[in-house]
Amino acid sequence: MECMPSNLRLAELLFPHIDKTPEYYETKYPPRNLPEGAIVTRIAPSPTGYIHFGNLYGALIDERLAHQTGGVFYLRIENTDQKREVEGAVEQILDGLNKFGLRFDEGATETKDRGAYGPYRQRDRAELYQTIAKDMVKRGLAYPCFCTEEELEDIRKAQEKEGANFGYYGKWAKHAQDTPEQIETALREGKSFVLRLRSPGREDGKVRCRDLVKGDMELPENFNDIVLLKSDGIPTYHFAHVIDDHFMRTTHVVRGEEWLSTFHYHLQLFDLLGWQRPVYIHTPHMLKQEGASKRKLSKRKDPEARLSFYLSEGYPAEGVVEYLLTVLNSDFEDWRKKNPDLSCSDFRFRPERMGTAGAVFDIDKLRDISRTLLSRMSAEEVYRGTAAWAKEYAPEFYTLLTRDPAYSQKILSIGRGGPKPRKDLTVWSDVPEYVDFFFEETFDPVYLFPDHLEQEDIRAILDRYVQRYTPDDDQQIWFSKIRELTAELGFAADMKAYKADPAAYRGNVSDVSMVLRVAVTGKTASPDTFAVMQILGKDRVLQRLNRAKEVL
RNA sequence: GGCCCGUUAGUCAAGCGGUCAAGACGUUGGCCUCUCACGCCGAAGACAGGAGUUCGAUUCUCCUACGGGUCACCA
Repeated sequence: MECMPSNLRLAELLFPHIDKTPEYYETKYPPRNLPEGAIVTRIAPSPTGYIHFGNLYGALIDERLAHQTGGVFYLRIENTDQKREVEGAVEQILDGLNKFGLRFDEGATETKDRGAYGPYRQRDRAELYQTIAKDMVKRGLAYPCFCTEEELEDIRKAQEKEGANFGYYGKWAKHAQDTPEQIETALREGKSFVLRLRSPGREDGKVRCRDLVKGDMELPENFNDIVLLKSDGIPTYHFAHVIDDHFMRTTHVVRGEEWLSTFHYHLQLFDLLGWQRPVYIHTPHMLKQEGASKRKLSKRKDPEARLSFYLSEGYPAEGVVEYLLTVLNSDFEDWRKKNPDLSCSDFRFRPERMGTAGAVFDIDKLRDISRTLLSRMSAEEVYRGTAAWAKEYAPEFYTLLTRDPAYSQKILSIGRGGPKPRKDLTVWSDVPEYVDFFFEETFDPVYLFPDHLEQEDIRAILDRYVQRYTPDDDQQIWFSKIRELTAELGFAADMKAYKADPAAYRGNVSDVSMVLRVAVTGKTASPDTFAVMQILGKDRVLQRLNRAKEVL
């Protein structure tokens, strides 16, 4: 059957416009000149809408593998399905991945492609696919199929009735044995066709295959004459994947485990074309807990499946990346504990340590990671991160925050920098509420004084404090004044004494501090009152103390 | 339904024939403390079920159950 004259004729009939050969492309896209062990990976999203959490998950693995081995990480746009293509999706993909710190060495960009193995948009590669297709026809490995949708539906029904495997194969493959004359006639009649693989597989055949994460497995051999080129001459995913990853010289294919069920198509194609199989990594899905059951994180139903969710909620991008890393490699957390100051790009990612089961998305864990990350940042970093978030998602607050950057950074520096930093903030969007009392515009006090205190006592505390307040006290003096005041009022200055016999006192030093805190911040919970007063400055402290007295 | 993948606490997970079955998040008790946020010390909480192999199974094999994925001219 191989290269029989009739096949050659058929190839010309089907692809008269194709004059290149596979060899031409082998030369055009030579093996990459990279150091031993360098890994070439790609992320290959289809431009069907906003970018998905799963894209980032896979992209992170790709990026780490490539960059930690001195390899190449590139972006390929899988736009073979024009019906589903969404305007501006490529820009969104680029923007999204960029925000999460993933940088490409080559591939599609907003404007033109970059790199020697392009074009990187599949629709621009039609000639390449058709060249391979033509060659396969010549070799008797592919044939045109003129079945209509209805005919295929009939086949399926008949198979269902017979209990046969679904698909286009064996006796069901109506057009597999068409003669050149029949084909010529059909073409002349203007019938549209798809190009199908003439699969050499047997229905009871088995094929061994390997996945770097799941290990070795035995899959049924493919016996299906799958569609290679759709009627518009554009390949299906299966055909495009094999051709692109061969000619772009991808060494490792990272993709979701939904591809496991068509894995045997791809292996068969690689073998038939005589090309070396890449290493495969099929990643488990990120799941979502819904009631008692779990399901795949859904783009449609789950807001957290969208990358934009994290950005708008104010999660720092590195936090999301770190969360993903903890899910991907369980030893990441240990590493992070030992190396709190290193960038997570210094972590050596090991695919063999990846879990094989799908993980339920755990927002509490993400929050914890984000909180710790924020607590370790400098005031300036927090300021920058918050400003960047606010600029896009909270413009009013942005104006307030950036009016006096030095002042804002002073606020954000409270309790920061020591060995046990405060952890008040989990996400950037916590900042507005956290700092609101520092700005007159948003200072909205609720005077909830300790309710076991008498009005007169509260008044006395405020009066006496106003008298002795001096803005340049250090923390020691500041607190000793509070103790003095406590004693003067007959309150317990010593908390132990108070706890031993609460009835003996009208209040204690904690109450006095609370009165001042509430007066100054308008809240019952706040960072260190001393630090707050320092930042507010003399005038505003006095003003607030007096204002509090007025409402008594 | 066929085929494939999976199954250790509420969640993420170590474990790779002999462990009192790590650790983290969450929950919770306490300590520290001027509130809060930290931090520290504790607690509760798991090998889906059944056969087999073995002196011994969380670990190996098989079956069952459950969960997930996929059966397109979508990726």
